[in-house]
Amino acid sequence: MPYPAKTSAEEILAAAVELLEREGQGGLSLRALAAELHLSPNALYRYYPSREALLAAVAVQGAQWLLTDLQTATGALPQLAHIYLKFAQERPALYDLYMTCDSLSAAQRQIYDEHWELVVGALAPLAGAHSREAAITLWAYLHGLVGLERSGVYDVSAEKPRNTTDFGLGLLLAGLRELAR
Amino acid sequence: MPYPAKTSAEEILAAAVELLEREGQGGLSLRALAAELHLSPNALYRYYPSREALLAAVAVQGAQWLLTDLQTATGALPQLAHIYLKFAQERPALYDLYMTCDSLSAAQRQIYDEHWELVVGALAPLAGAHSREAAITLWAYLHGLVGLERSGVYDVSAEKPRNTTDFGLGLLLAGLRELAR
DNA sequence: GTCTATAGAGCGATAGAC
DNA sequence: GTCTATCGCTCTATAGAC
Repeated sequence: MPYPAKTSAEEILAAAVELLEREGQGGLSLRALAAELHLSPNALYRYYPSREALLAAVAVQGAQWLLTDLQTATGALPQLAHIYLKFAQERPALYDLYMTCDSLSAAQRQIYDEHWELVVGALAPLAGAHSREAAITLWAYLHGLVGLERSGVYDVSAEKPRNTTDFGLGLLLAGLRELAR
Repeated sequence: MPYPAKTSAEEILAAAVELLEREGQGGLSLRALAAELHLSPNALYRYYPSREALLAAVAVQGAQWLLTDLQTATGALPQLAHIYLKFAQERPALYDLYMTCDSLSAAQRQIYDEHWELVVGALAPLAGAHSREAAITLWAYLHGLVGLERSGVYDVSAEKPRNTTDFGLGLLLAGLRELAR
């Protein structure tokens, strides 16, 4: 019965994403993934040479989705910010993997750069020559909000989360306006 | 030979901190820690009922050190920020554990609160009624910088890291000034 | 291309002797 | 209070049959 392929790289990747999001960072083991697909653990090695390679593929998939989401923004900064936060909130494990995966190939890093350029581009009209620094500030603020929320410091589902988020965004925008004067 | 104690809760805690910082989050296993102290693995159970309890103790130790560091600040915001970033940079695993440990007892949460009050207090003169939101913004910005730096997005050891860090801080302060007007 | 079987290593935690 | 021994579980990765 062996000849016909029972799976594919794409199917494995999709199942890996699903498992990662359901079980969290540590739950994505090759054994669990194989069980999910009704395969023996080592069948996966035909498609991905190692667990690390699979993780990298998952991270890139996540980064692509986030990039796609961000590209739907009209360019208004608050909208960009909310799309970013929404992604991190709804797909925490995928977001984490994207932000912490350090075994990406050079080709895979490209999405990272596109992401970066999008943020810098959105800030260019507001920050001019300082758009690089402003982009780091904005990105750090958003990334930090995600982390704080997970630590329980900042409860997004409490009182007026959006207002609190927007407050910080307002501070940054006000700061940029003053800088431009 | 057994009667005299060969170790103590304090010694174990100190060794755990040392091991955590040297080997990183995953390197702090009870076995490795026991080997470090020339003890059998299960000797540790006399002092800490579980690995989780030990981790919580380490997290609290880290939080206390950070709080002590922050309390040396005169109140100037940039100084507070740099002390915070310095701690996160020099003791990354300890900082991580503090920010992500979720098995703290109620008593242990107190340090968390003190930390929070210190940040809010430092911002009160600048943000007035909005010091809560401003504190979240500042904390998120700083926490995010730490994360971005680790992702390799923002290389602190490159060109003018301090300037970049201070740029964002400047934006926040400028925003607060405008808010006060 | 998938399988069974296994190597080789890690871990937290427990039982019971001394 | 510490020890040896061990349970029971996790994992990645490889070897070789079919």
